[in-house]
Amino acid sequence: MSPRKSAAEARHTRERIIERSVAVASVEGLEGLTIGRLAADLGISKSGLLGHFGTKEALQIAALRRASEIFTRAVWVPAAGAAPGLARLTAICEAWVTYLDREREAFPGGCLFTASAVEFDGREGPVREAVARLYTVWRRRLTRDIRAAVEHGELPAGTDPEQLVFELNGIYFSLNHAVQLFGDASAPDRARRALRRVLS
Amino acid sequence: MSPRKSAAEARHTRERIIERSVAVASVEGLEGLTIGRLAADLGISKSGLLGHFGTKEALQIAALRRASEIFTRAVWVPAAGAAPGLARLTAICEAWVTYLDREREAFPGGCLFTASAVEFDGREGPVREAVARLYTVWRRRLTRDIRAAVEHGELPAGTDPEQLVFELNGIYFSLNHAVQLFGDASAPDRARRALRRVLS
DNA sequence: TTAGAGTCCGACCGATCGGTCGCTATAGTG
DNA sequence: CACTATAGCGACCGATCGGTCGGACTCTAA
Repeated sequence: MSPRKSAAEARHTRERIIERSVAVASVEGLEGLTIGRLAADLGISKSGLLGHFGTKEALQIAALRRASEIFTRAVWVPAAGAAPGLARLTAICEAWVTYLDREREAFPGGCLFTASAVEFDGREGPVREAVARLYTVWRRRLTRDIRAAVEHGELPAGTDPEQLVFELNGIYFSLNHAVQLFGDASAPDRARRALRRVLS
Repeated sequence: MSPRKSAAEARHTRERIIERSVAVASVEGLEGLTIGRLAADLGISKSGLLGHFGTKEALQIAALRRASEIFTRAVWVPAAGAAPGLARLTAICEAWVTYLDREREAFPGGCLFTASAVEFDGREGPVREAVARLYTVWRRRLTRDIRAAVEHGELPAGTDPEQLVFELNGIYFSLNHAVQLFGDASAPDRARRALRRVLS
């Protein structure tokens, strides 16, 4: 029936699976992914799908890693060229605010990080650890620029980087919440206002 | 085998089911509730359990309502006696910070509201609507005291209540995140520091 | 040209899912 | 005391879950 595929086509199949997994997981959660439905959506067999990953858990982690790449490409990369310190920090934050809108196609159900963090923060296992690792990397990136901004005198000398990261994260959780649960169109501006206060 | 129960005992059974559902859902999510496992945990039959609610969805909503009662009793009630305005607002916020610790028995997996909001913000249906309604009520309560505080001159005249609610919510999302995913013991103090800045 | 690796399918597995049904035994009501 | 309402059970339902297995096929490297 369906023709067998070359290695290049196989890679393409894998991409399709991950892409769809990210989209589904952003709505239903990583635990809400099911091999059967996913295979049916993509018009392939369950075993063909699972052959690419071996395990549902491996698929979840692959989806998580992909979400991380999307996030990085949308929020971190565009700002990476700016000068370390407050300039780059504000560039990151602005990209972060528009990120949800820009990646609506990849994340129809909202940011997969936020969702996964809440979904797995009460469990154990490799997925939870993967989520925690990704957040740690992200916090480190923010911390670095905050520290640079303090050294350059762009932020008050007494600034506690960890505290600032705590507050920044909160603003984005709240943004995600307002957008996803209430469709609040004024939320991005609220987030910007909150950012201005925190970064001054 | 097991004796049939009187109406009073039936009510007690219902309580046990809901109590356990809240605890499980705080870890596994409302969608992670399963009738079979729940029944086995409680030593009753699936049909006996489902007879109290009729539907898994009804059970989810019952658990959500119970979580709301717990939240209200822990955060709202203790502060209800304080003077409307900043006094009550700060009393609420302090209770809110200690709420997670105090209700660790009921919510072993963290605040069920935060979890449910993220879990259902990409879906449709009665559960999502119930979650949204609960958040709307909560925001209204906060907004009322913020407005009173502004009228009493306890907060700057230009304060936008909705903006302040946005930022308060963010602080608590971040608190929940830091506690649940990283077990960060300094998170409550970070939250208090952030609150002090926002409410001054 | 041929052997091996890799892709994918279809059939199948035991377990579990949410939910239904008929029934028994009791509690509460008149 | 008789009647009804109901709490709870056990058996069962079709659907779906994650996952396995053997084979058909194709591509690639030797």
